[in-house]
Amino acid sequence: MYIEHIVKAMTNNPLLKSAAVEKSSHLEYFNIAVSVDCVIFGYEDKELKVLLIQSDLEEFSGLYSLLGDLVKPDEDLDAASYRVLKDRTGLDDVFLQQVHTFGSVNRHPSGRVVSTAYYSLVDINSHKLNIDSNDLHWHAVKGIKKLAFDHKQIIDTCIKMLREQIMEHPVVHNLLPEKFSLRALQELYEAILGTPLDRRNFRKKIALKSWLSELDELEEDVTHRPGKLHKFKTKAVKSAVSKKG
Amino acid sequence: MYIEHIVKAMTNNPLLKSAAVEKSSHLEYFNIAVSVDCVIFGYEDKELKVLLIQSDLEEFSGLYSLLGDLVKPDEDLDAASYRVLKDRTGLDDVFLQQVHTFGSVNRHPSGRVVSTAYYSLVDINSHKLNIDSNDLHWHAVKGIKKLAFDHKQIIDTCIKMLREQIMEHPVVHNLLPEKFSLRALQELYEAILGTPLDRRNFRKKIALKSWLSELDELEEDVTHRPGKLHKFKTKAVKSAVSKKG
DNA sequence: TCAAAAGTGTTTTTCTTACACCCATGA
DNA sequence: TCATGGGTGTAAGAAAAACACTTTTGA
Repeated sequence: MYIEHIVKAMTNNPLLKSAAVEKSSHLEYFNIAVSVDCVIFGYEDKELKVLLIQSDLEEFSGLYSLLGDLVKPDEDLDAASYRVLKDRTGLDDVFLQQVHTFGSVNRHPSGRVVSTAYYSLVDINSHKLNIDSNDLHWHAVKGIKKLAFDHKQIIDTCIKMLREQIMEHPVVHNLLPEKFSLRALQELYEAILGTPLDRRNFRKKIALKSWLSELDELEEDVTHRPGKLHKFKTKAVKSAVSKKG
Repeated sequence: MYIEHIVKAMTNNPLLKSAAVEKSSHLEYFNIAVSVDCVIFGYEDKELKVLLIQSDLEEFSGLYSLLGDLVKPDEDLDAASYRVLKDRTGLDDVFLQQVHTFGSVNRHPSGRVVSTAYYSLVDINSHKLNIDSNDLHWHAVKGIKKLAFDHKQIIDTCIKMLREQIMEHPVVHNLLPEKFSLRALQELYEAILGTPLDRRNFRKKIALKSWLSELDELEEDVTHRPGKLHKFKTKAVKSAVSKKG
């Protein structure tokens, strides 16, 4: 169920309208809906992408929006973001990072919705990935200009936080296959940061983090000298998921 | 009006109860209240302090809590935090930083409340400061052990963010009188960071920021060699307030 | 003249950046 | 043998940390 549907239904609901007219001083405090929006990043063709859905609000016809939903009364805020991710992608072993809460009165045309933004990083080519709708598409972040609601601003805020976090914590581990070359990792970092990196300095910096273990395997199907494959240490990844340690 | 009062009133409201029992699938999404909690920091006696209020919820009798309130339906989230600050302290020229949104189902004993935490820094000795209630008191952060709700965790989260921000932006300007010595500034930083700093390195670092202008005045009423007084440049402070630039 | 803090520079270490050559592989 | 990226080390510069002595003031 899309957030737009629900909110539209709510604001069209005569029961609710009359309650609003009543302006019961207690009830009116419940006239704010709480939602989560998930900025689900992926990585493909050396580009950072984000999973968007065609908006079905009239006001935003032709525009895309983030994946979100209203938070259920008996559901933790964080749990709501996991649910959205799970329902939309089938993935459930992914970390979500709360970024910011957007609460302007007029950010949603159909009613008052305060929304907490989370970002997540998933493997576009994971066999577990199971996108639930034809309306869902991966969009290159660089090409995104206008989105429904304030979702462009939400993405920008999330990218900013993502950029701050990738050098501190191995959060990107889901964006690559299990085994990858250092070049692939560097290209990923360059895509996220939007800037080229020096190869030797990058390798030094990554080596210092001790996030990776080097395998006794080489790249295959490359037309040049194959690089050694690496993988993220389970330990490093677990601490990234739980507390970015 | 305290948030506790409102929520208590709401959960005791028979109108609301029946609505909840009805479980109208639309209405139930409004059963989440949205609030803000303000972590208002001050500085006195070389200690970082925070403004707390005695909780009047039975469940938390004897405990203190943060200043917060429900967000009004026609009020921006940020505006709600400014309103709480203004109503409680009389101050309105202060910057507030959103930190995190806390949304566990059971964080509030009387009902579902999702709360966005903000921190702010105010001058305890400002003549504008006008604390509106005898239940409000400044508490040394170091001595705080247990608070109502999850407010201890909220404070800890805000302190962490504050510590990250003070070296990047001149956010602390409200914690000192207009004119102050570099020693006073350093003691403030030490109180916030909880660690001693090297005097020469601290001065070098602050000088590089170009936040301060040196005045042709000296400290008075000190029993030792008086230091030069400084003040924050209006420019630096304004950019800190608006976008921490 | 003493106590207390002001004021000030240099050295060391650490981190960051810039930079170039030979190597292994497949086409 | 060529094109492509793999793999590696060092020197210079910038930032951070450690560290001590002289000066000014009031008591």
